[in-house]
Amino acid sequence: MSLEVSTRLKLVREKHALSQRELAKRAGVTNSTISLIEQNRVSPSISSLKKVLDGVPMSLAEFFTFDIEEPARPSPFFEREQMPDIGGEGVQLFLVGHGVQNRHITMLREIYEAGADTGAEMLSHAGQEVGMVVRGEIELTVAEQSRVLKPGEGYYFDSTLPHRFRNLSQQEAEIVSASLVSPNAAPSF
Amino acid sequence: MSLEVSTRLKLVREKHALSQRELAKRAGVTNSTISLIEQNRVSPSISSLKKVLDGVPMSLAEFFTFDIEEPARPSPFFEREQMPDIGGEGVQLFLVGHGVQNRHITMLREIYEAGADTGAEMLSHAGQEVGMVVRGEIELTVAEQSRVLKPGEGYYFDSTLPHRFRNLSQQEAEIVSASLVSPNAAPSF
DNA sequence: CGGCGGTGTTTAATATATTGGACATTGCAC
DNA sequence: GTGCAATGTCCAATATATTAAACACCGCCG
Repeated sequence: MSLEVSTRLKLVREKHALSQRELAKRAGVTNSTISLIEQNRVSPSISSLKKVLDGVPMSLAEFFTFDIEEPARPSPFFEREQMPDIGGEGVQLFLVGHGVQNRHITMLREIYEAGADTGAEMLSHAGQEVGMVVRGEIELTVAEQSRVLKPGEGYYFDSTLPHRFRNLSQQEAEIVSASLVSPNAAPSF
Repeated sequence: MSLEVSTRLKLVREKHALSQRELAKRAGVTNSTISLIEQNRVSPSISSLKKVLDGVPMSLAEFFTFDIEEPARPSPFFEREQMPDIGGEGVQLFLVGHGVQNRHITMLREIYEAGADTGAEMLSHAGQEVGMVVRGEIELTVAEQSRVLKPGEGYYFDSTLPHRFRNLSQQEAEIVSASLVSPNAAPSF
């Protein structure tokens, strides 16, 4: 074990932007438990550690296996000029995330009212997520990275990373986005 | 987790041919602890599970990661005709384990008196092990597989599997064998 | 047959993890 | 500033894991 359980848990929890109490609630344990574990003052039982990780969610195998140093995750942001136009018929489309490894996602379209967002809670689900701002401005937060995207700018990230969209402006904002329903499906191109 | 902690521990322990008490002694815990864990009547603490696995030895990551069904481990035994003669100068050598994946070991020579063996305890160490019987007969046990090898027959297995050599006959036996000092070294051929 | 050394299991006592609730601190709204 | 809702920490009570020692069983040898 190259890393303490305490350190690992804290890393996992913080990467998913959860407080001790929040994670505790999801996991069905008390915040004390998580606090003590992260201070390395107890050695949790497998059952309770499993409960905690279920709240993330993450398997025990992942927990003990995951690498300490994040592999310098490539920026999820793409500049305008990086987006080749592959437009379709009725709707104009852009291929975003050009060059991303193992990509197999295509886009949809969304419109945000002024001030709207995807909820206080960070989203996190299977698959990958891609998109681009068409009109207005959208603040996108992915894990610890955050940026206000203007028209023509886009994003590409793994949907399991906690993320949130917020329209902080006074104007309506429009983005094209997509998440893959079956992450295991073969790329269609 | 595709498998219970209890089941995994029992599999690991039995694969290494250890009794509950034997493993307990190596791990510095009591046999009761291991018994209760294997009956799934307790959920061990990380610390104690780690202690137990240190007695194998095996890391927590391995423990939670290792695959349930053994991948039909190829037979460690090789018939005489499978051994091409690549003889050297003073000593005659044979290349054993021809066709084994990721092999990078060469041989040494050993002689066993009548009734001699490598000790009551099963051996287990890093690297790979290869050999062939030159004269006499040698009983080789590798994990749960056991066979008496006669002159011209050989073996090839991972040294981390528990193993033992025994000369059950009344005659001296001679084998050529080798274990790799640095398992990570590049193959020299 | 009886005894010996091995196996895995069980139980009461002890050590440890976990809880429930309090605490101190911080940041934000009013 | 006060109030409020977060945050992480700490502590006594409780639940659970771990121990130490016994138990029953088995195969073997005298």
